Amino acid sequence: MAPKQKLDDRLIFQILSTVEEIPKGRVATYGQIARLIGREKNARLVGRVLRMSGLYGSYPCHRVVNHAGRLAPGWPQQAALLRQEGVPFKENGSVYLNRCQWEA
DNA sequence: TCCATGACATCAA
DNA sequence: ATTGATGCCATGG
Repeated sequence: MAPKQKLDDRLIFQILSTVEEIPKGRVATYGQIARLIGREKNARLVGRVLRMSGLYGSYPCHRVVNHAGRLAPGWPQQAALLRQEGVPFKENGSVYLNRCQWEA
């Protein structure tokens, strides 16, 4: 039947499934996830989906940061969650991607 | 329909 | 390393 998919439902499923596989103590970037689901250019959509991820269930969305290791704005709790998992932080509040980035 | 915004990424200077 | 410009896609006014 028609490939007239809703775009999101499938995207959401793929994104959340991927995020769910990020091991504890590691982090992934939006671009990395976008690439894993075959949409390298759609990194922003990953963020849009993660923002509502709470409405779909409990996912480790705190393990997703941007390519600079910077955390989500308006969500100071994220840092605490990551520290709790042993993720190394810089003084400026970013994480050391080179030390804790998830290798798919 | 057009324009502005956004939990982003990549490149040039 | 930092800043500014550009690309991408979906959403909201």
